[in-house]
Amino acid sequence: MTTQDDRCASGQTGQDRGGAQARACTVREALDRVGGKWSIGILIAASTGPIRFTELERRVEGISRRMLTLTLRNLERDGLLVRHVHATVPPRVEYTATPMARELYESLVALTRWAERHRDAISAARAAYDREHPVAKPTQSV
Amino acid sequence: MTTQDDRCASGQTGQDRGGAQARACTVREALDRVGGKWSIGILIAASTGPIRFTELERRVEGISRRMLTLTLRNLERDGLLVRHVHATVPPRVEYTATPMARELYESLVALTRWAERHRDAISAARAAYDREHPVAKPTQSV
DNA sequence: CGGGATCCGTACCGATACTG
DNA sequence: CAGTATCGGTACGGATCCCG
Repeated sequence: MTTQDDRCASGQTGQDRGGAQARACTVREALDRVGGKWSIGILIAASTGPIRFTELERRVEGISRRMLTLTLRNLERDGLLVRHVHATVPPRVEYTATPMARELYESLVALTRWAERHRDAISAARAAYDREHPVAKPTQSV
Repeated sequence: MTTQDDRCASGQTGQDRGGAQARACTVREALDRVGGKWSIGILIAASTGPIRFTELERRVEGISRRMLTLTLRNLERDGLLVRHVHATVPPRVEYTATPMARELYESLVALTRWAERHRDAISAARAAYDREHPVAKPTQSV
C-alpha cells in the first residue's frame, strides 16, 4: 500500500541465531501485500473467475469506491490481479486473480484455521486483560 | 493494535456464495493481530524461550522503545505473550510466547514460503507496472 | 460503468525526554 | 532495567464530488 518497496533492510548488526529476524522479515513481505483492510476480500472475490468492478463493489461489502480502486491498483501492481478492459460502449473492466494470488490464498488456509481455533481463546484473553488493566482516567471520581 | 475488537461485522446483505467473504473476514482476524510492523519479529524472538525487555530491544532491530512496549502490551492482551515480572532490585521482566503464539508462527510457514517463491516475480511485476504507469506530474517540464 | 481528485479524520509509528 | 508521556509526521481509509 505504501508505494515504497521497503525491503526488509535489516543491517544484521546483532546476533540473529538461525536468522530468526530474517524470517520475520520474509513473513512481513507477504503480510505487507495482504495486510490492507480489503486486499483479502478482493482477492477471494476475484479468485473464482473474472469479476467486474461493480460486482466487486457489491461483493466486498462495506468497501468504498475509492478503496476498491486503490486496492485493485496495488494488487495489480504486485501481479496478484490482472485487469482487462473491454472497449465496449458501457465500459467493462474485469479483474482476475493470477495463479500467484491463488497460491497466496491457499497459503492462508493454515492461518484461517488458526484464527478459527483460537477465536474464543483470544477474545477471552482480551476480556481478562481489560478486566485486570482498567484505563484509570485521572479525571474520574464522583 | 486498535484497542477495538472490530469483529468482522459483515451484515451478509448480498450473496456470498460459499461464504467467501466470511472466510476473508476470518483471515483478517488473524492478520489484524500480526499485521503490526513489529509483531512478528517480537513473537519470533520470544518463541524460543523467555526473553527480557532489553534483549528484545536488541534483537528486534530498529524498533523503538515505545513501539516495543506497545506491541508487547497488545500481544499480551491477545494472549500471545505472557509477561512475568521478577521482583528483584533491578527489575527483570520476561516475555514468553504462549503455545497459541507458536501455533500461529507455524501457520505462517506456508505464507513465508509463498513470499520466498514469488519474491522475484512480485518485484518484477512492480517494476513492469511502474514502467507502464508513470506518475505524470502536471507541474512538470521547464 | 469505472473510475479520478480532493478533503479530512484517525491510526500507526518514530524521536525524544522523563521516571520508579 | 523497564518502562511512561508527549509531540509530530505520515500512511491509511472514508465521504463526497466530478468525469469520459
